[in-house]
Amino acid sequence: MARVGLSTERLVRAGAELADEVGFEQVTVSELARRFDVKVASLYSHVKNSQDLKTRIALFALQELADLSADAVAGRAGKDALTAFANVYRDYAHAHPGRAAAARMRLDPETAAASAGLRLAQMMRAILRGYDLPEPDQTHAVRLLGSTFHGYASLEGAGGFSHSSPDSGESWTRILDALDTLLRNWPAPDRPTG
Amino acid sequence: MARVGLSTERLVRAGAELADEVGFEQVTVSELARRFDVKVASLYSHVKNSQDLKTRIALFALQELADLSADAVAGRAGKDALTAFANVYRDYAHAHPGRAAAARMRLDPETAAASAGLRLAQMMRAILRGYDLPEPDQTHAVRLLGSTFHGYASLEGAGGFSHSSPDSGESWTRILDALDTLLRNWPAPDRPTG
DNA sequence: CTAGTTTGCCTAAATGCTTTAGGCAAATGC
DNA sequence: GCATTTGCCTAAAGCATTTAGGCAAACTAG
Repeated sequence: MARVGLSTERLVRAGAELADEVGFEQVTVSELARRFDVKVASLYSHVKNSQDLKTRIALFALQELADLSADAVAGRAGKDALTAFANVYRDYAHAHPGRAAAARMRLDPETAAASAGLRLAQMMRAILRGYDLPEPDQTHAVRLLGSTFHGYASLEGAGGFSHSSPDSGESWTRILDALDTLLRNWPAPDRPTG
Repeated sequence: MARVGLSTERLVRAGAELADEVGFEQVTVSELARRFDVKVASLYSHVKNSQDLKTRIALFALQELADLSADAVAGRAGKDALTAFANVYRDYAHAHPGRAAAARMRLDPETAAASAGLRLAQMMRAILRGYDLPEPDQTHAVRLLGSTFHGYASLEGAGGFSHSSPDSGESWTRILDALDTLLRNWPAPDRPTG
């Protein structure tokens, strides 16, 4: 029978597109097989199982994100860098909602450690160097930014901000302003307002 | 045959516990039936389908969260209220990871509008009144806080902060400090650093 | 260019979750 | 007590996952 030319690479790319169309949760080995007009079992030579497929899509998305971010941040510093980095994240989530959801998928620690997620974290730290935060505050700030970007993309993707004003894009801009302000005025450990 | 005494209520509660044990994604009508030692089809008199079950668990979790939050915030204002509110959210996510994941589930707009999620949003606005932000900044701030809490709980639940120092709890405290500071110094729309 | 080997996609089959249709027995109400 | 409602059942179909084993197409020599 005619060979279609499957490969792990092609499956992952097609899986990423499928995720963008139908949602990451709905990505299924069966649907992917259908799109290649191939029997389901044939995919199992290229991916271990459904979980493996999804993990690979996640890693693929993280790599795309890291590449785009590296480009965007290059030659920028301070708020400029922060904004560029954050916008890559949000723009990617708009253009590729399924991949963005994949990038937020839970990975087991070793997989995560070997992923491009690490590069993203390092870029965030590089950006924060422009704000001159001592450790451990830098780590706290990394976690704040990660949580906020992650959460915003997630809520926006779920339609949380869609039917209300002001426009979500405006909130995004103002939130980035606010985070920049915050980083430039990072407070010392709590002392009740005196 | 002996009747077990199923009801939508009991199914939802058991579903919530199941979610905490095995993860919200892994909640399945079949597993729930097994736990009640009942045939799968029997559950379909009480919930419409699998999606319906999950939605009900989400609504249940949102209600628990809103009730706990209302208690925690009562009689507090300013940073005190903010901290109490945020801690309810995080503590709940620790005690009930599956329900917390359920609470983050995407709901269709009408369902969401009828959910206790609305009460949570209103509480957040009430807390923000203590910071005296004019609209639309209050809305931006609501979105920032929502994103950050949501994102932090999500990342922490996924183990994102578990094998690194400083302790996640410390970051949480410092992030709340930071957000309080930010709300008290909310920046006007961008004017490049002069 | 043919023979051997690898590899890609296939059929077949088991398992498990979802969902609907229709039945019988237990609980409820008069 | 009897009728009705209701709760849980059996049965069955549909679809996703996954493994085992087979055949033919595509590489690799000699």
